[in-house]
Amino acid sequence: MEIKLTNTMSREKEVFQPIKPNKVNIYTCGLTVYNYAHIGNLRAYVFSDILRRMFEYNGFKVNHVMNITDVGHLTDDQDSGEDKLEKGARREHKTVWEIAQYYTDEFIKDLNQLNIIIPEVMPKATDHISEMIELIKLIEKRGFTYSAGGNLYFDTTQLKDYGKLARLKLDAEKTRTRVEEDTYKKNPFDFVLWFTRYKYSSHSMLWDSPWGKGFPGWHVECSAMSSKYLGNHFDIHTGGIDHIPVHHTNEIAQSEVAFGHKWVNYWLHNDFLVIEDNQKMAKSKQNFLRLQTLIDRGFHPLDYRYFLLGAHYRKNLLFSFDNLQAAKNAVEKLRDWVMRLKKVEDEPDQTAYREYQQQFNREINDDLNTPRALSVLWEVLNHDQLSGGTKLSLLENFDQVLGLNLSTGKSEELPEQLKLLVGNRDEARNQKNFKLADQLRNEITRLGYQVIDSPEGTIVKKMK
RNA sequence: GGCGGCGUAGCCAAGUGGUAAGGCGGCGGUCUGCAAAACCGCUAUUCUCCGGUUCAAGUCCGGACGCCGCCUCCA
Repeated sequence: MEIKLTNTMSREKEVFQPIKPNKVNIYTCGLTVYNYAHIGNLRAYVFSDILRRMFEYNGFKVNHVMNITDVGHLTDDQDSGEDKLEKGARREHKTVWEIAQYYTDEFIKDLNQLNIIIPEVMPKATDHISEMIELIKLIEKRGFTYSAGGNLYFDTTQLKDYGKLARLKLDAEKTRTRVEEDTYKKNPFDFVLWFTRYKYSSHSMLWDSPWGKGFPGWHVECSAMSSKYLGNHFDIHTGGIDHIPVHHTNEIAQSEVAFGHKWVNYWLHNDFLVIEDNQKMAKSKQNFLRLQTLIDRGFHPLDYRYFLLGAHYRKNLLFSFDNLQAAKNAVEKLRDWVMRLKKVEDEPDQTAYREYQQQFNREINDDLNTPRALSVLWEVLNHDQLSGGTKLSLLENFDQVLGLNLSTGKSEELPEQLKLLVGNRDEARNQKNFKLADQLRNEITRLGYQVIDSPEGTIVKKMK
């Protein structure tokens, strides 16, 4: 079945053609680990997870790489978040390295909780300094660099198609920068490949290089690490929409100069999660919500995953706790469906199964249309002609992509004591001894469980 | 100033030329010993507004208004 993806390079939905049949190489720009990931950041990773699951659903072998940026912007004094980190590090008597490790661990914890399949490779920037140096040497050899004021810059004026991804207008006159210009740059679009000039004398992440002791520019890491693990030409590169004009633009410039050919076939970008006034979530704006914040408020991480799936990845999504509650209610209903469906045992109807499976497949292959895919799921469940077995097997099939753990989530065994109480209550009800039945129900409730008398039998649910 | 995007019901949100998916919420009903759940029905004559193209427009074109993002680290 055809797979269509919106390629930022062409701004169009294109039919996906892999470089190697049935194989796909994906690179995702990961997190900069100087703070917790906020739920907006996490949207990007649920998106890349849906992408990889979609490919697997279509029978592809996926090789997914997601980097961990643990160097590169840590000394940028324009980042107000940085200062807090430095202070925090000092207060906690930790090194930058320890801080990076801590937030990396927290990040991976978030990924796991969101049921995101951990990428095959999660390379750390600091483990790949030599690869970056080699890459910069290649760029230098081709004559696209210059050094000034202690830093080595990439000379964008020499690259005729610089800015093609973002369709930048390279008229320096019209480019107004909102911050003080780096006076060493020959052109405002030029960027640093290697720093030896830095603001904080206490900076501890330093490496020797042909250009002096220092550290790499941010963009280099993605070029160096992706080529190491995916080759010099690979299928898909993903990231947030904010990366288009600078980060990805510069990655392309460096890589295509270094390798001398086209670098990435498809560029996919997710839009932002926004809050109340349609504003983007940002640490500087005090509207920074973590996954843990949601959990503390009584939500399950997968409630948030469902919430994200309800909107298309290329559109703004408005977050609010009311909206998250709506998602939570929907997930709850889905889990109830599963419990009921598991009580009936019948063979799936192959014709109907195939029909809906194809429909779901079409939606997910159409630029990852998860809202449509979810509506197929609801359509299946609400269908009054489909057998329970058909519904359950379709639901389990769809969940391979949705990743909501619908069928496995709450199958834990009930405590013996509870089973006994439930059994006794059923017995009492059969004998119309409702007084005893209610008494037993009260006991069950006290143990934190809810009894539901469904037509398919008694269902016991743990209460939250 | 440049670039990009958005404006669909009470809320979230699909739909990019053929007559408004889905979820949440709400209302009414059925069922049930009760409760809950479940089930059934209803919940946008209309897609910010104004023009235009077309047999036909949330959907294309032009304009207005409103909102957001990027151009600085950023998912």
